[in-house]
Amino acid sequence: MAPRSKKDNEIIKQKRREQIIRHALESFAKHGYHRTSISEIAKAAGISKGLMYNYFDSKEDLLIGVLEFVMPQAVDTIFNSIAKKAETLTPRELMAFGIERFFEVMKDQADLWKLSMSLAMQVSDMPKIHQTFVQMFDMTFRQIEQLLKATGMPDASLKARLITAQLDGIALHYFVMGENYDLEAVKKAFIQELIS
Amino acid sequence: MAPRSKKDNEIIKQKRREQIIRHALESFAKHGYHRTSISEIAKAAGISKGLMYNYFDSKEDLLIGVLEFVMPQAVDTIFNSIAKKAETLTPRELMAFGIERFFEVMKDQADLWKLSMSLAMQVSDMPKIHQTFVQMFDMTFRQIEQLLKATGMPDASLKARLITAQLDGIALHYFVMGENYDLEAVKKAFIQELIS
Amino acid sequence: MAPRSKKDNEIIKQKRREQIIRHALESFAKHGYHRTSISEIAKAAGISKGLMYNYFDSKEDLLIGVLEFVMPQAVDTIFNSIAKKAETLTPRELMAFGIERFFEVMKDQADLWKLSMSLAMQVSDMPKIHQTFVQMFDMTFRQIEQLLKATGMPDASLKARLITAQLDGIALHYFVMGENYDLEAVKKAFIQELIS
Amino acid sequence: MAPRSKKDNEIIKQKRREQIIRHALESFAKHGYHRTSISEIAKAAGISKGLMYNYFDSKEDLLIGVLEFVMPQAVDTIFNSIAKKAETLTPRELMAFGIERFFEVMKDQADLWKLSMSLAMQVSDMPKIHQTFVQMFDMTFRQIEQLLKATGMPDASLKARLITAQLDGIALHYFVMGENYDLEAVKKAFIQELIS
DNA sequence: AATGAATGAGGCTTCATTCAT
DNA sequence: TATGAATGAAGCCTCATTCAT
Repeated sequence: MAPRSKKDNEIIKQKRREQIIRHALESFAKHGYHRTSISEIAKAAGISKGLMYNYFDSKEDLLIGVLEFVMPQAVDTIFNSIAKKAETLTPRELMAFGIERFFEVMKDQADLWKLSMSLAMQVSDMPKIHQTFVQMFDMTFRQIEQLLKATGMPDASLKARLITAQLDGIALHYFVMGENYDLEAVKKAFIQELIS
Repeated sequence: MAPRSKKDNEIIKQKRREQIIRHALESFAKHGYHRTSISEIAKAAGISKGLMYNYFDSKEDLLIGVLEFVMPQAVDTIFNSIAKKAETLTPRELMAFGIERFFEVMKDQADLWKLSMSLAMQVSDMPKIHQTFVQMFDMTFRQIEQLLKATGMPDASLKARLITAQLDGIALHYFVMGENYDLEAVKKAFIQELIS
Repeated sequence: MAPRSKKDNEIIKQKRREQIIRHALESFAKHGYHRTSISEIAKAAGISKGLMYNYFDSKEDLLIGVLEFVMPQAVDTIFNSIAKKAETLTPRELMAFGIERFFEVMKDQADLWKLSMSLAMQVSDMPKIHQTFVQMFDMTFRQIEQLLKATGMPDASLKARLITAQLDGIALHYFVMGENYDLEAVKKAFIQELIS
Repeated sequence: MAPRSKKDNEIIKQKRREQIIRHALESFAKHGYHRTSISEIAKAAGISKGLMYNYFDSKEDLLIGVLEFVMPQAVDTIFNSIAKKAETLTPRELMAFGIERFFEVMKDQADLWKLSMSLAMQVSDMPKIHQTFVQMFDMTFRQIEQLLKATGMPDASLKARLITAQLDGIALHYFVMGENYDLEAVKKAFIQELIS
């Protein structure tokens, strides 16, 4: 019998990759990169340890795979939904909407976000991952900058950095303090300050 | 030779603890908690591995010790220097001074700061460490709040959270992006916005 | 389309075997038996890993295949070229010519030769391979013996062993010492001693 | 209680090292370097796997340790016994005696010798081990050269290489062919040729 | 005949922790 | 109090081999 067609194999491989990535993300996010073993991920994904290495060269490579798969998604989730509303809302309304989305995503994907922040602080010996982060931050800055420019704000570039910093800082505090942090009040204050 | 009194022993023990903590901090900060081995720290501290366990029950316990020792210090470094100037400067000048200090410390102690942020994001299985962080953030909020109140700012509590978030966010971005981040420009913009 | 006849298939199979063997030899010789993986060989030979197992039962079986294929060839390379000259040269000239050939082949096929020697020293758990080596050495002894007899040398059998040992020993030293070994000088001395 | 004195520890360490080396040598010699696992050696030596790494940085480092420990011994075994007789025997008698010793050692330490030869042929990616071999061969050449010079032989340097090659070649053949090789006859012929 | 995804055993190595001294 | 030899579990990774397709 003929072997599986190449196309079939491609599909299988792609699916497996995603399957592995999804479980890896879950474990990494829940317990941290270092505390998670390849074994765990393999078991969670229902495959053998060895097979992992058909898809990723090393644990670090897997981490890169996870980040590259998931981070653009997270960023896009916010900015796509903004883009969709772009024509029906004024720039100011768009900002407000975007911020709401930010807080939603932050809560929904807290684990991923925490993992990212944690990693971002310890990538000095993982250059490839470092690059991934730099790019992602840069992208975010630029997206926010665009939004601000549309509202006619001067110094949009710097302002974008300040705002992004504030948002990330709020996320940071929220992740650490959890219930002790009155996220709603902060959010409200943030929006008011921004719009006024 | 007379045996050392119990009190002497206590003092010696305390000193040794600090000595270990200092070296542990250095290694943790430089290479990360997981990448640092007990052996390394013991060697750096000039004692044997075995002796470590007279002072700390486990590696994690050592980490707690480090954080409890070092984090209040780091916060104090900033607020003490503010306190010293409290009488000679106006509240606004004090704010400006405090911010300058913040940025200095951030750069000087980048490694410690990164370590803290990184840990703060993955403490879910380490309740004691978690508590340490919550307290430290809380303390910071309150200190900033005091400063703001002195300038007559309304809503000082919320405002303190926003400002702290912004500062921490800037630190986060700076740590990730390094040379690609124009810290000076951001700092300037931050101060201007705050004071205007 | 008519199905390929059984004979055709045999031929194809034989060719493929050789193709695999050739690539296996190259890899084994270059990196050593243990450092070479089946994957590598399969890729080099342009076939799938699975297909390898239609031709060889195991990696060790492949090694046997390689040696059985290649060692008689290596020996023949020398003695055939001697045989061709047999009628035009005196026995002494023939010896000299053979020795030149030996050194040429030794340099050209250093990797194969090293592999063989290395394996020859650790075949105790591989009886089939061991046999292959014994036969090959034996054949070599006899060939040299013939050459010597033709020159009228007494005790040709023992003398053949001594000369072969010397040649193999020189090869051994040359392989180990590389640039630090003055092969040309040794060769010259060897020839002179032999002829004088 | 006081810890073991430093001297005690040194002694313990030295003993363990030798203990490990001895068992490693045995396993390496019997099954070859690659076929021998650290586990095996540890078990044979009656210690835990982990402890191996207190004494050797890696498997390769262990191999180096083995070779450096054992090879000078093997060489010395021959040349020391020669040195002892140096004053009571004529140079020629000394040569003959040395050759006898060589053949004895070759038979007694066949496994070590085989291991060495096998490794010597595949050290291209182990530079440190390669160096060890180069040095050892060099040393042997020079020792033989001295012996020859004492007999007034001209061209002692080249002659030493030829003789060593012959001896090593004989060893090679003997190791491969075993019972099929008439070592005694070859030895006799070798000596006769040398002395005549 | 042919593929390569999948397995699983085993290899090397690290390291927190213990314990005899 | 102090040492560091020793342990053992666990981690990452490789690879010969099998098997569904």
